[in-house]
Amino acid sequence: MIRTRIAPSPTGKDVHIGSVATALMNYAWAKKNNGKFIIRIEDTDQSRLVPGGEKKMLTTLQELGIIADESPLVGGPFAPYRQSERLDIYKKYAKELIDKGKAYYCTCTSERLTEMRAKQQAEKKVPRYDRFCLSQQETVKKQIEGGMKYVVRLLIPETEIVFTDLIRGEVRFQSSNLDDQVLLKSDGFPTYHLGVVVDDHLMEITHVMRGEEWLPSTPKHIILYDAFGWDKPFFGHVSLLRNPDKSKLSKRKNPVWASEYIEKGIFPEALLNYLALMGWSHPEGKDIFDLEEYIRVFDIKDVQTTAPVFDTTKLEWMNGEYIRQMPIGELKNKVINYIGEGYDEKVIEKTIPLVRERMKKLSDYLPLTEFLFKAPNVYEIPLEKYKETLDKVNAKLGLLSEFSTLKIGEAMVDVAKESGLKNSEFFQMLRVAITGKKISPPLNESMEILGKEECIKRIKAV
RNA sequence: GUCGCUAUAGUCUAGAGGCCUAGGACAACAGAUUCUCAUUCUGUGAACACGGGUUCGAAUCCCGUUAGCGACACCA
Repeated sequence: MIRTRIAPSPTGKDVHIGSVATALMNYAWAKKNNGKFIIRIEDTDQSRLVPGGEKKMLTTLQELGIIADESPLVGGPFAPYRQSERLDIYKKYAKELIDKGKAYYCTCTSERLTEMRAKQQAEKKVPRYDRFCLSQQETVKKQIEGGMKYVVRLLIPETEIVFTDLIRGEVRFQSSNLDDQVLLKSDGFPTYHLGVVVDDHLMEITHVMRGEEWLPSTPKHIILYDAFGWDKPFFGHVSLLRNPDKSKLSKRKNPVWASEYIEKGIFPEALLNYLALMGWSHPEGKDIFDLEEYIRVFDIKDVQTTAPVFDTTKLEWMNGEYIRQMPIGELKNKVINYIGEGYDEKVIEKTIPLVRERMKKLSDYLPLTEFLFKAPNVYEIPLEKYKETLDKVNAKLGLLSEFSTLKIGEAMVDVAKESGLKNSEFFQMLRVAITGKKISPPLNESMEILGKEECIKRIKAV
């Protein structure tokens, strides 16, 4: 059975948009193959933990519709799914490696390591652990028995590592470029490298699809799998999302937390749809499609290797498409949900058809319709010189027995004619009198929604 | 610096040797519709990083250069 996973670290306040992209791909690949999608929390760096980050990231993923079959939230056959709760497991496997001669203890202080690296750098060498402790393991073991802090290091063998990346094809590394990686830290926590390999193996992960930043550590992982004598999963490395200036997507230049997009009124479906198109394209060239369709047509082999720029303009366009395709009732509910209490639901219902082709995201609703809930107190153009015409407007409005879009329209065209103003000037003036703004949803419809009395009142107030 | 990944318009991409005088989408611009804006429709400009090979033929294969990105921690 195919089992995929994402293994995020709760070191931010929410799930990173790039993690959502890889999560989506992993999720789709599992679902497509009737497999399982797992979320495992890699919280092994105690110093970088952000309080509440894990919970937020888990709930956001759920809101987006990426539902894990196994996770810290729902549990599963390989629980626990949080690395901080699996410490004994890593210790056991680290010990196994030592016994096999594939790893060794190291008691070097950080001072010595820093000094060593500085020296190596001064000599223009690649900084790498000098295996000082390897040469005297017996002494080191005695130090440890005496209570000295220690780490466990992987003994990198002299070899060439070749593997076939699902997305990039064959990749080669010389192990001589690799450092004797720390596997178990002195605080008893594993490093990422030990943690992923042990857990991916134990949790029977078949496809490891993760960000490109992990490509250079994959050889270390392969060495670890071989040291344990375990079967390796397939590896696939997806390109990192970029800022418009091509640098790695960062919160300084873009919102990076998934919930920030939801808070702006981007739909989860639209966000996923857009993310799916980063580094992949629909076989029929479609731009708009839902999760179900994505799962159906997605294939790892179609994933592209170039790193895409995350373009919020196109995301917003896409969200606008979702808004325009959505049934009125559904959009109404989403708007109500988004803007919260304090607005007349009947008015909202009437405005939806007026504004939905003007909205790109839910946060556009209120600025567009504010005037329906509150009379304007500033006018974008001065209206003094139109007082007389406006009186005529009011007189005419007062005569209308049926206050409908159609009747209002007819009446206003009449007044425009009588006033001698050009239609464009007349309607702009009237628009500003009613809404305060030069740009607004259709005027006659808006006036109908406001009602006769309110319109007359607003015109008088000018 | 070392190792690795990548390279089609401003952006996302199609393209797996002849179907490419390079296709689609967003954005831009122009026009039509319209009392504004938006929607919708029509149209325009815009790209194979560079240099060498291989081949009858290269955006597509190979090599090099350049550029961008990533990794070189007791962070993930």
